[in-house]
Amino acid sequence: MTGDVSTEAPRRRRDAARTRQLLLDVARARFIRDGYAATTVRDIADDAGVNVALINRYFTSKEGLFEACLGTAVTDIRQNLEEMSLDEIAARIVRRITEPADDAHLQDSLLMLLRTSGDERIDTMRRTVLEAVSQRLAAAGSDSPEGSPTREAIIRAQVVLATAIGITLLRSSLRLMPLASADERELAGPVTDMINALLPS
Amino acid sequence: MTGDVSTEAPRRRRDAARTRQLLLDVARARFIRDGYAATTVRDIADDAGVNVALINRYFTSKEGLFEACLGTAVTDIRQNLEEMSLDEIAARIVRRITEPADDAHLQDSLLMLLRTSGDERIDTMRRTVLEAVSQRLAAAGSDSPEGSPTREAIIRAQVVLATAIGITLLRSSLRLMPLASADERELAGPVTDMINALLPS
DNA sequence: ATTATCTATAGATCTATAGATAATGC
DNA sequence: ATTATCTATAGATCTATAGATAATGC
Repeated sequence: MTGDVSTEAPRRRRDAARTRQLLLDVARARFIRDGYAATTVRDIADDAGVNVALINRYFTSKEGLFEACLGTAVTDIRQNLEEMSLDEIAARIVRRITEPADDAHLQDSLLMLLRTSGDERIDTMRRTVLEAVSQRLAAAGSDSPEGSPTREAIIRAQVVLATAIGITLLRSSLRLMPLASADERELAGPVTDMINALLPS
Repeated sequence: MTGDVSTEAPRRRRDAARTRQLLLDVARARFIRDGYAATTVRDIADDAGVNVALINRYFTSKEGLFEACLGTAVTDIRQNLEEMSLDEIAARIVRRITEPADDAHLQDSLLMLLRTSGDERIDTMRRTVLEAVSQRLAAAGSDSPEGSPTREAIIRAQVVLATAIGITLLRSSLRLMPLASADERELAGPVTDMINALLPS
């Protein structure tokens, strides 16, 4: 009966930064799963095990919290994009799409990007990121190394992006079988076939 | 100054069936655009130009209305599927995906299928339809005419479905350029390439 | 007379905030 | 003393329903 045997909450030390981050994490998960309108700030606070008022303290409003979540998603996607060696984009996409749901950070970011709070500015933000991603994708598949890709190349890249988003959606959100249960080995074939058909490397 | 010059609402004759259908139509549009939680019954009633109470009268509850909308979406998709001559599935998909946003009934139905009200039963409903669609799609691409398709064939069919959903999402909901502005002629190439790569016909 | 439509309102949330409490660091 | 966290509550919706009104069909 000494010390930490209890299954109760760890009762952490007071730490504003930590609590802020915790709110971000659980909010992100809620927004992804239930959408903006359907999740209440109380849901989020309860998930984090703190009082609702802290959301307004740290993020001003529910929408401020949403923007913060979207911000980390955008950063995530941008980073993944920068890290990509252009040659192995296809392989990366497969790996990212199929990586186990646990640490599926990029999937989450993609799904987060599909969520809307009804705010105009956020729509623009979302579009900007997706356009940047497809530009980059198109440039990777293009023959002209630095010249801006053709309209057709960008459209093809966006079809690839659409597939990535569609697969992620059907797997994680809708859990459509057998797609949702397919592992990396099973998905590699179809997805590389698709990418090869669309992006002339 | 005679007769119908006014720009006011036409002030239709009382007609329960017509009003019911009108509510279904505007609700469907709202649910697709804003999602279930974000649209209020008052929004819908205002769109239809009738009183809120009629929603409960004709559909019992907001969720009843949502289910009715989803029902028509499912019927739509099923019908489109039955009508399909197996040979021209690819061509049909292209045509359906790219058809102008105005009478884009199938697109709407696909998007409607992605919406959730948080109800468990509806999730099942959704999954059932999507599984039926991909079964059919897989059977169409399969060599064995009537034998049940292999797991791999179904996964490939679901990747095709994912692309259709992803493209529809990026075009109509997010309006991602230039994909959103691409016409049938521009999309035919990429999409048929993709389908040919995935469904061995 | 029937019934499509509307009025009025109850009851349940939900977000946001002002101010109280209590844990931390000096 | 500072500030992370909570209490209490205002004010704004939102869904649902009971019952009133008024347009239609016989």
